[in-house]
Amino acid sequence: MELPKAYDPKEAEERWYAFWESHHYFDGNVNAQKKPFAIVIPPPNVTGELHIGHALNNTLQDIVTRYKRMDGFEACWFPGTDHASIAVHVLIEKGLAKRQLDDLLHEIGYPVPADKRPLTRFDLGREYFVKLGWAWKNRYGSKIREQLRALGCSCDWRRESFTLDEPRSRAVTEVFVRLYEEGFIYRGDRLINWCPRCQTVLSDLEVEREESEGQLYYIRYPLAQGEGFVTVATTRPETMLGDTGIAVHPKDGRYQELIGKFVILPLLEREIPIIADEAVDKDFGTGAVKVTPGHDQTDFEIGRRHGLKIINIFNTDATTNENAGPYKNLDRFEARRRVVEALKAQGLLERVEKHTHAVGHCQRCQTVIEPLISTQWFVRMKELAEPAIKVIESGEIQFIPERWTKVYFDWMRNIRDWPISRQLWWGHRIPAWHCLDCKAITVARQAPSVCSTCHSQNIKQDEDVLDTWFSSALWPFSVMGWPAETPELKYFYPTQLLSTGHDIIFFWVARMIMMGLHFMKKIPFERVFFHPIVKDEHGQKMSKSKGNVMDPLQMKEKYGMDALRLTLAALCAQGKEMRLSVQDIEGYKKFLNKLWNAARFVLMTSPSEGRGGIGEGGPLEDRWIRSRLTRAILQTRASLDRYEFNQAAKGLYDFVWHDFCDWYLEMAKTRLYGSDPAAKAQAQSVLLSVLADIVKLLHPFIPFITEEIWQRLPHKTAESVMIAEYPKAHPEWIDEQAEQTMQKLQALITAIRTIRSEMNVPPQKRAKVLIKAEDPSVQQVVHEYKVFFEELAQASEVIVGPSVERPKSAPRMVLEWAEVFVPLEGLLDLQQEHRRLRQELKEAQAGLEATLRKLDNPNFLARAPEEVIEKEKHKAQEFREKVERLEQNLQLLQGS
RNA sequence: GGGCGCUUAGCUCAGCGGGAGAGCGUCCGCCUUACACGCGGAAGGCCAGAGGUUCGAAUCCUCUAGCGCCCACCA
Repeated sequence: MELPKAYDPKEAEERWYAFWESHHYFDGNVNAQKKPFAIVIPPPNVTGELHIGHALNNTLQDIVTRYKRMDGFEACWFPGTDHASIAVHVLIEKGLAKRQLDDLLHEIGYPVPADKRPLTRFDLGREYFVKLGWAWKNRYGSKIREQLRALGCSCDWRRESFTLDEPRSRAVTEVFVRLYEEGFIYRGDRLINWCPRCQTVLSDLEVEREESEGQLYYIRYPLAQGEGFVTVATTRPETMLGDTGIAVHPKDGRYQELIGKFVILPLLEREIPIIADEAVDKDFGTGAVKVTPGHDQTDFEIGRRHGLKIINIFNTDATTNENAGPYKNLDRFEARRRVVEALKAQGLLERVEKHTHAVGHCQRCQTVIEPLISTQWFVRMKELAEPAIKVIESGEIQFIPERWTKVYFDWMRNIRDWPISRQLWWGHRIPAWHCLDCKAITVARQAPSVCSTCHSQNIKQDEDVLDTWFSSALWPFSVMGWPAETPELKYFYPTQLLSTGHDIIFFWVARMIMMGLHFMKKIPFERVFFHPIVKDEHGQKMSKSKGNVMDPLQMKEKYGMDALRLTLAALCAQGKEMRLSVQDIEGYKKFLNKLWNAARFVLMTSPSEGRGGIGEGGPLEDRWIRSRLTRAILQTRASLDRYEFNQAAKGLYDFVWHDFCDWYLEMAKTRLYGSDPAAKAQAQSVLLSVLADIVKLLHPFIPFITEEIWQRLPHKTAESVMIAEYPKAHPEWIDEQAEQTMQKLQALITAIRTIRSEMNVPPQKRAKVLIKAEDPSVQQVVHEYKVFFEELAQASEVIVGPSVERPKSAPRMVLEWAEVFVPLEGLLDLQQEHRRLRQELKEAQAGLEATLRKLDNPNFLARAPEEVIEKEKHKAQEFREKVERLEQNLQLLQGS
């Protein structure tokens, strides 16, 4: 059977994916006969499009899944998507504002206004807004699924989940109710991060701090009694309107007498106390700080310690409220200007300094966060975190690379309560009902008809939805049907691997571990692999605004998905980032072409009924390739087991290209084109066998092209390479002797090629070769494999022996154990030859000296392991011989 | 303010206790009947700097410098 001259990825990829799926190869079933291997996908956002980071992470998961499936495990990869509460909510709001969603609005039956004025969610109301969310999801949510399929992901699509679908919502409700009943969930007033644009609370993790240049204002607060004032420094002068105290450090000598006294708050003329608190830094600013418990985390705590009043001066849109007195109804930044102006006018603004500080921004819309007091739902985390810390400490869950455990521990050991309510509409609505009569709260799995406390029917469901990460935290068991006790849960939980980016170690990984341990009483996964972050070739983060994003589907279009997958795997070292450029992909595309052509060659020269069979013994090249193949299998498996994808991919790359193609194929040609039918058959059979193993070894990395080749193999052992057995190493095939002999052969042939190349001998032109070697085994190599000297080095004749006469003026290569001469007609550039030999002599001498220095060192002899000493001795001998040979050759050259 | 990571050939990076590696790029030859997405050959490096541990360090430890990331309630 022959292969077409070129491989066409576009056509083949689609065809084989459909083939696999229709044959149910992706399905993972409860199967007591096999060990399970499960991966739960980090669910991409429905809003999203597959970016290069997805391509990387899902390629890695697919590689592992395919490897394990071929290796005899019942592999199951659970796919799904995330409803991405706030992200989608914000996107829809923006779409409404820009009136880009009119067609969806029509679709859901919303009376779309004829004019083009911006719409808000309040125009729609909650019901239409949620409908719109689903319409959006139905239109765009399938896109990412199609993209994962284009990647080649072997997910069990029957098991696809969505974090907001009915079964997952049931899990969310169940968890909420249980945590509430167990006392982990509570409702309370806290100072929280408020996004004035999104109009919702955010967790600390959703606030991104950005260094920016601001100003530090020094403001004078006159003393209530007597002369003078206290000067405080602040970056937010407008919040003074909410000040209820001034704080100094208890040990600050400058302010001792003022502690317990009062100042007059400028502008509002309120009398507020001076208190002492450890939280104050004596060395910052003036050492005195204004205290605004309503709008600053530190101040909130200081205020609580000292019983200070809390005054909230902002509305939820960050405009000032009536507490701001004459400054009410102003945007916070406008309020700042006015306050500063007024202070200046009253001579209370001492000075203004430049000051860089970190300002919190909303992760989704970049708006500056406003700390506000608000009533929210929280999860008490400390107790949940403790067991989750233990399972990492004990190694029950392993992080790879291990260093991420430190990051995890630091966060977990200082964990704070998790605000889980969000004032949004797209998400899981909190299963709590407020009684409008008695104010009691009923938390229940289903909507109650009456208040559980006073039995009033006047109840209303809580307006808030849950943080999107709440449902993600349950993902490893919710995708398996929890809270029902399904066979899948029993069989596939805990999963074996979680592959993700380190950027969501707190958001997601930590919370899954806590929830898994709490509700399943078992870890959710055995290992977590943190893949590197993909950057562009300059180390810049890929982002749309920078215009340096790489679209995986565009790469597929251009190079084929296998090329992208192989590139991602080959570059995936266990560092923090990976730099990727199209040149890399082009390079690995070439490897695919190489593989294709090697397969084409093998199939072209094999009979269509070829059986394969790697056999035993046989000529050197057969024993050698078997040995090399064995090493490749061992290395690939070991690397994959350690998630060293780069090592696995590069090992195979080298084996295929440099062992199989460069040497074995070339050497096999002698037999393939020769006249001995038995030898020919033997070569064909080994070629087919090695090719089959190569295809299997590579399949997890490059599934499409390997299937395309597999299907043409006359001796394929399975109807798809996907379900063929992953090659197992036969350690007895390691043949040190064959490898050593081969190394000598390669060195001699390379030496001849080097001479010929440097002398500009035309490739077709055959030339005589002289080899001087005393070692009988070297002589034997030359005698026995003369044919390869002819075929691979264009030798017309090879003469070898201990007393081969050195030609006076022939170009030469000096090896440790042989000298190679190619006598040529015409003139040899003696000076150049001289220079080259001198250079080599210098290097050999340096090597010899370094080795002897070790061997002369009694400490070395006393302490180094036996084998190392042996090796050094051997090295010394080789260097010595080489030096000797070089010296002789130089002498001869001088004489001529 | 804490913590983490990186610094190896022109570029991008592997290697992480025993003779400096790859890909790309560069240079020189070749359309040799699998492949010019190719074949053969070559040049190119005090492995950031300084100490230390060791018989032996690019590799382990300490410090320094530069770059990058993460966390944190100095207003």
